[in-house]
Amino acid sequence: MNELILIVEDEADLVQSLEYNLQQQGYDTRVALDGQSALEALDEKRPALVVLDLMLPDMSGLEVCRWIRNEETMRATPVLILTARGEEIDRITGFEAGADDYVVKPFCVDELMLRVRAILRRSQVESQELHADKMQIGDLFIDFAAHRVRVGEKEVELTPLEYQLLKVLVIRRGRTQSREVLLRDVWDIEAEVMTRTVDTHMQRLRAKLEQCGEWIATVRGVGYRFEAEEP
Amino acid sequence: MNELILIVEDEADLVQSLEYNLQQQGYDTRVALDGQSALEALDEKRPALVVLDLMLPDMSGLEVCRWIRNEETMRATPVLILTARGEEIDRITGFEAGADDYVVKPFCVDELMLRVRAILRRSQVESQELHADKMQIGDLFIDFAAHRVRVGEKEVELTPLEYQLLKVLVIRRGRTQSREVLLRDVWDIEAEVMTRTVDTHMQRLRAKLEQCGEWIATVRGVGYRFEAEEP
DNA sequence: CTGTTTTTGTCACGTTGTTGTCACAATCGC
DNA sequence: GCGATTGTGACAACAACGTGACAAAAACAG
Repeated sequence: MNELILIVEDEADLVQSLEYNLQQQGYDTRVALDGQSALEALDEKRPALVVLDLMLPDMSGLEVCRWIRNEETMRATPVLILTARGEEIDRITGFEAGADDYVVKPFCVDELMLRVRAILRRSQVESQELHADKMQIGDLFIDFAAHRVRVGEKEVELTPLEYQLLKVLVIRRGRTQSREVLLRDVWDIEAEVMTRTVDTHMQRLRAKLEQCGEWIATVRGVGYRFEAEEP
Repeated sequence: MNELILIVEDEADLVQSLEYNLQQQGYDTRVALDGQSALEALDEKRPALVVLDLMLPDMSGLEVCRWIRNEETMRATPVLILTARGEEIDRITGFEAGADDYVVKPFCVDELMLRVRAILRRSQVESQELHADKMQIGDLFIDFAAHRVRVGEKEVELTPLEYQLLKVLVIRRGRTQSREVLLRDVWDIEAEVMTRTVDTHMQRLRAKLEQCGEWIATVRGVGYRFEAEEP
């Protein structure tokens, strides 16, 4: 009952090498040679991670990635993209696909293994914190189970959106979240449009959190970050 | 599923020798006898490295090199130039062509093999560091995930541009970056114009990095370099 | 079903931070 | 020393962000 990794790749040699190494590391593997069978495999059993080649015989890996991101039950499944170098990295990790990481081909297998482990560790931490029913950061208390937030002794009334925004920031604290990522994961829209929506809500959230608002740092030109340590 | 190397060269003997040795080293090879077929080969499959003779029957190797550098998807592909002696080394490694390295003909094949390996290793290290979420060089700490920079215990506030500039320099540390390259990769402008922009921002970056500013070396007449070892 | 309240997206404006350019000083290589 | 190149500080144009206001949309209550 190990973690299952779905490999979507059509080069037989590479598939073999990946399967061998991943199984060596104690993961279960499943292979799909094209986009269509990838979707079928995903429908069948939800993997802990998808390793996805962008170049597939029948459809673009980007489409597969988008499909995963649009499927409610798959949304949280991390995706590691294999790509030839130069293939517009921004679009891969940014709004367009929403991959969690990528490796440039040709790559050494050890590097990929490191990346796989890093992603799974991260996603485990995130899902763990999601399932934790309580959390404290400084004066900020979040009760996920009860859907309640407290600053010091004072209960804070957050709107659903504000709560969601705080949750994403807090669970990923210490890592800067771009506006694109926030729009995707909180608002559920794929937009490159320049909108002040994120900023406005960030401002409201900051105001409601009072002294804890200072934990939210602005990263100019990029987005926002919930500090990992006392500001 | 080895790394593919494209050889662009018209001398049959040399081609044969190169192919043999490169395959011996475990690389896949593909040959183009002139510039036109080189471009076609590039369009077809992106190689991990291009070995390019400057003297071609139909067009100059420099043109091929420039084409690669102008193509969005090829930009990062390293190019190793073969040249008869004296052929304006500056223009080859400098802005005009943007080659990564060059070998003067006649050369010993072993040396070329060394260069090839060195270039490929470098480009792999680069792509690896591109995703690292943290990095330390002397007193300089860069947290890519958090988008933060620290010198010693002190947090340094960098503007988006300064951050980008530092990132490019650090990831390519040990190698001089010409102003043209920096303008292209940081500013995203193709300019042969003489501007003091790079210098000014380099100065600001140096000032903000305090003692770590000394890691940034000026290369007169060319550009700047982030030292690979303690200055 | 209707009126009320809450939530949310958008806008405009002011403020602050950022960046390109320039003039001039300092420095380097010869 | 001389010319070319780079460092440095000042500054104005510009872009990004914070903030408050407002109206549309959604949720809610009666």
